[in-house]
Amino acid sequence: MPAPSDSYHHGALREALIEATETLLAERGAEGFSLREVARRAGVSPAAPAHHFGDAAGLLTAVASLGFEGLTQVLEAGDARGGADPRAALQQQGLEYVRFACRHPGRFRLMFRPGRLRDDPQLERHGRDAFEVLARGVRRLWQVPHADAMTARHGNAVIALWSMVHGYAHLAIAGKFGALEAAASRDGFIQATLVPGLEALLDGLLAANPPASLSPQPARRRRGLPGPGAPAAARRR
Amino acid sequence: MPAPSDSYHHGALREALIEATETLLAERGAEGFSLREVARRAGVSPAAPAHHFGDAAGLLTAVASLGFEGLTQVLEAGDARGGADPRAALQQQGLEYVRFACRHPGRFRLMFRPGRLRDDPQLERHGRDAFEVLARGVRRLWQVPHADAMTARHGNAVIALWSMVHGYAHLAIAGKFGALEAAASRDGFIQATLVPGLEALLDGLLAANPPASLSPQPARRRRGLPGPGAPAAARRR
DNA sequence: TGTACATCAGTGAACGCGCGTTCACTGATGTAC
DNA sequence: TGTACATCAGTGAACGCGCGTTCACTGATGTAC
Repeated sequence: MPAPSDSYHHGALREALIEATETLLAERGAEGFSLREVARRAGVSPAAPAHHFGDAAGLLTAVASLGFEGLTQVLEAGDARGGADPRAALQQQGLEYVRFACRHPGRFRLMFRPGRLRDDPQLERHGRDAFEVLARGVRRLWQVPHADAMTARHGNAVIALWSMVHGYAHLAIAGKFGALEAAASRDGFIQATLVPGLEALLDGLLAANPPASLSPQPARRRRGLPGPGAPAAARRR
Repeated sequence: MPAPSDSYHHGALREALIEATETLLAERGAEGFSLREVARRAGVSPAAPAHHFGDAAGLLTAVASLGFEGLTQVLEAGDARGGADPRAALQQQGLEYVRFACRHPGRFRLMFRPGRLRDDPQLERHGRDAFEVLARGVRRLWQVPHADAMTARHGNAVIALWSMVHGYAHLAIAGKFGALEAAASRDGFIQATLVPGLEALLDGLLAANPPASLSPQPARRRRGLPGPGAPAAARRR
């Protein structure tokens, strides 16, 4: 890789512009983004970005796309950390989702506001990839073999989990959790307030729709009484 | 009230500006808002808004504040529709929250993005008012007499419910639920996909933390077996 | 009922600004022979 | 190894634009007497 020198050619301008955009988004959000400011920060003329990204929407789209790639990575890392337990894996995914948003609020908002983005197949693909990590986690929990075998209930479970972490993330970066800013450990606060909700949601979802292996007494369930293996209490620590 | 005539004085410019802002937000979002465009739409000179709102942030703050008032109203209406059943009341609140966001996406996003808003006591008060409707609903479910008597668990329940509807709302207006746009009845889609999640969450929250009246057998619960009155199954229809 | 006057509400021209994008250009790099 | 040349990457001046805000102003309204 050519060293970014003080020569006429920057050498790694594309990366530098993306990085400058990230910082600018972090500082001022998507509202405060401007192509000229990014060029300024990269120490380059205002016309330079056009060379690599066409226009402002192109640069933002690239950043959003990379954002989804990064999100996919941390979700997968969280999933892996959950190990063999699909519940734990989903919880870790949820935590990572929220941490990602808190670490990169501007980028996170950008990724989910199509206004300033271009229609781009790569962006869509990376968005779907991130979503698929969650969907796979849900499938694992209910032992659904492939995406085609998902029922509306599974779909609703995905929506519910996604909504919860997405909403938590948005509220957190909007400053709606006053105690978050004041907390000694922000990550501690997140865990203490997000995990109980995820636990409860997973409890409820599993109770309403027990996976085959967890419901050896369908007759009792039909009468409305959870069996001894009912997840609500059994899994609570 | 003076009739909005074609005379020199508009008569109801304040209201007209707010209305124009609402439409503009609906059309272009907070990104596309501009004071001049609002003035143009209200058929008034660009300097006129300053007279009523000081500056752009003042106008947006007023709109956001009214937005929270409106949100409070629909939440209360939903709560009332739930009648004596605190679960139903919370569900209806959740539905109203999401409907509000879908009806006024620009306004909704504005309300939760402090970037363009002014620090304003009235805005904060109206925001807290809306939040309090939800908190009251949760207190009713657990029969908590006043706000001071809420435990961390109650607080986490509020966070979980709020996160779920807030996240659902954001994802819906970001176009992330592809099937929403295509649905014959958008409200039908919302109900079919949001309510199961809310049900499951409430089930799980109640199972983890049963209200006094619903848990006559604490001994069994301590062994990890929900009693016959366990909410997860008992309340499912 | 009429008049003087203070107050209010909106005008419209002007300001300076930062923006995205364009354009002809030029300096550096790499490749063919 | 050297030279010619095509290609690439960035320049910097310029464009036109819409913006928020200011200012001295003026038309309408309402109140005191």
